[in-house]
Amino acid sequence: MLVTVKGPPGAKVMIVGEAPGEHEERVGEPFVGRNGDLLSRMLVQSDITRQSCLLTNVVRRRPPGGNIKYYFENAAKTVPNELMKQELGILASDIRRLKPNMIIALGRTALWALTGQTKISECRGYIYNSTLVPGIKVLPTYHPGAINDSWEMLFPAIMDIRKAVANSNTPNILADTRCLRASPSKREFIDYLDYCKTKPIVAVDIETASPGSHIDIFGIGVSADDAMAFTFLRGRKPTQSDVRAELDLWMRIADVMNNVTSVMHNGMYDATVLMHNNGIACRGYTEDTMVMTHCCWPETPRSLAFLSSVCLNVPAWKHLQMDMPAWYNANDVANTFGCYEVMRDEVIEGGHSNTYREEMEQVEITDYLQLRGIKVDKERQQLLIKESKEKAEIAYAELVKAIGKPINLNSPKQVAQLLYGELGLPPQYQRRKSTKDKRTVTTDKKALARLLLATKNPILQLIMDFKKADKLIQFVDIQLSETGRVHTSYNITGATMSRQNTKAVVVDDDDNYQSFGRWSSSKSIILPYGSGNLQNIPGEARKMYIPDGDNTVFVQADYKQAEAVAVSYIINDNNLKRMFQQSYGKSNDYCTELGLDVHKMTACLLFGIPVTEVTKAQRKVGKLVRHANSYSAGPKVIADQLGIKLAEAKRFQENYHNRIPQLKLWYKEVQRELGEGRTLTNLLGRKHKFLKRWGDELFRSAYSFVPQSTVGDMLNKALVRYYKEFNHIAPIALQLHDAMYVVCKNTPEDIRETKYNMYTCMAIPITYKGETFCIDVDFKVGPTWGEMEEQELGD
DNA sequence: GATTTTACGTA
DNA sequence: CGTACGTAAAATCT
Repeated sequence: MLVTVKGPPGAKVMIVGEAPGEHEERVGEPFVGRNGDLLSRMLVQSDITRQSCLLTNVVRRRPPGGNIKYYFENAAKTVPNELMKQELGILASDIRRLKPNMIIALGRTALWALTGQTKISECRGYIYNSTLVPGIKVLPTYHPGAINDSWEMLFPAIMDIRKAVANSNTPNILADTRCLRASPSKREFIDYLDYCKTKPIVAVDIETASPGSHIDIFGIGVSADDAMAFTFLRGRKPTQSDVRAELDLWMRIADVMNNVTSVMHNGMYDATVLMHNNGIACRGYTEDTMVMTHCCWPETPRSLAFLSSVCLNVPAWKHLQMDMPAWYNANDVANTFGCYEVMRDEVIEGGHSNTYREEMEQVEITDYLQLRGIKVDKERQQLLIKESKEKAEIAYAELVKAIGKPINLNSPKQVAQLLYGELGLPPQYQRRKSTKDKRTVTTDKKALARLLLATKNPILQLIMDFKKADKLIQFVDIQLSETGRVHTSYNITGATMSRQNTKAVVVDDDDNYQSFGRWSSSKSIILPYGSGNLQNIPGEARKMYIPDGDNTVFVQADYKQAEAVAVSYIINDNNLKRMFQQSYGKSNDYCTELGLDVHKMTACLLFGIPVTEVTKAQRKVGKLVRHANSYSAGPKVIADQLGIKLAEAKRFQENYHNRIPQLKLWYKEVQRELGEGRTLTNLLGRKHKFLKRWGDELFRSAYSFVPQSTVGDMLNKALVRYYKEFNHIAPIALQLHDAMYVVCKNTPEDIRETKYNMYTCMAIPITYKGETFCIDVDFKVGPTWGEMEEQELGD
């Protein structure tokens, strides 16, 4: 059955999907069924009713199997076949006849049909002139079908529909009346910099060329529609032939960056480059639109293109990056300013001011840590490389001897063929999201361990040995800087480059990221030495990292049982609270003697015995059950890890909940809070709006949010305090989520003083429901990062 | 050549 | 139904 356009003639908004589904075809109406229901809900949230819109699809008939490829000549779906051409003609005549003011294109096919564009994630949220019927506005967004699969697309899609509705009242495609200058003369640029000095705040953005992160374009603007981009390098060639003239420009830029408040989008990168390459300190840089977005909407993408699509009504510009870089940069600047004006209010109204200020205070530390880097002991490095290569080679040689042929053990395909094909071992499968998904085999570590346990086949041990050594090589066989250091970029908001093959990476241009409120660590673009992420170095590889300077040591301070303490107060577990109070500030020996240990306490509850009688094995059970529970893992995890029956694991878990009924009450409370505004607040006032689909996955991440982010925020707060007060005495070297490392002179006096300084900064009292508590701090000291020993505060 | 999948290290 | 992150190599798609 043909499904044709439906809706009132004279409607301002037309909504175009891809093709009718099974249900639509049966009923003969577009957008009925699951996707139609979602569309209706989205429209309601955008203050427009479904009845007031024209609804249709690009094609009127459902393709076989629902696969739109049927209508195309090529797999890339860019060349239409005769059938599609016919359908496009009918769609065009429908549009001309009904004259909608605005077309919402849902999904890739509608986008392509109406504008010729193909990348929905890049085009969505921006208004295009239709190529199918020129003069008609098109605003693309995600198809409800895609949103039903990937729920994170819902928020932008609703924002897009709102924008489309708002723009359906304007007569034509709006002219761009902004004043953006991409090729000013030197004189004009100098005048503009002077003009900037009279303004309370300016927006700034730089473009850089890799390698070396040399600044080729500097852009600055005074409002959302007034910006200028000055080109310093065209390709590799300087635009200023006179070196002194160029230096004069940089001095003037430095003057502005020092004395005028500035806003940037991910200025952590820009500020670090300006400091590293040009010696310019950005003292005025106190506002950042990416940090604002992180505080307000921690689960949305944070690229400027996304933010602008949601906050502003400007034309798309990201596609101009290659061909018109200066024009692109001027747009970046103006749109950063525009987003700043919107987000400034959003920060205040959403109650994020405090969180935002605290995150901005961390900016200077991340700049500092990136440029400082960590020293590597080259001899130790060579030794580790040699050892791990030998281990890998030995394991590989024995394996080849055993199976009689070479194999690439890094190829999951070849390993699977070996294990499940030639050796005929029982296939191990990946866990599926739903039982409807197809089963795929896996050869990962867990699978190998399970197979080894079951079959005792020595080949499995060899594969595991090889993989372990081979993985370690990745961490130790790394390139060092000329001064023998590695560098990392700490990301407060978690901005990162996720595309490994992209050469010219733009660091503030990444989507697809969800932040959990902790810093992340990734490869520094400015100083690309080391394995990149410094937060996942294995213990063995840590042995080559050393403190710089003669006769120095690392001092580590980390929060002790931090999340367990937080949870005990949140759920009001009096037993545990009392235990933490008794052990606070006491030595580890003292705590062990009196059984002041959270896992022993858990074992007490599970086995119903006094704390002094808990055996090591029982403590292990206690630890695991608590652990599994705090991450809402199931009994299967416990059963697997302890090697016990599923029923027994279930009993443990039930027992646990019976003994601590507060936990389930708290779960209920969390769910209630989520239901009210989808927002939770941690113990330091950070709010997190959860956008996931309603269900267990959402609940699980919500349960862990409060304790996890509280501890992360505390550590970062302590880091800021320490940096301000004590960094000149013993400088910070590393941040590891709930631990900080500093470099200290190796004398008992210096170490003791440093420990006290760290403790002073980390002892942050938390008040929750009228009770105040602190989280205790543990210390370790050592000559390398991998060889550190526990010390007491007073030692 | 670009994108997706698989695997694995830390907290 | 453990989760969060970043990186590398292989597999797959165009």
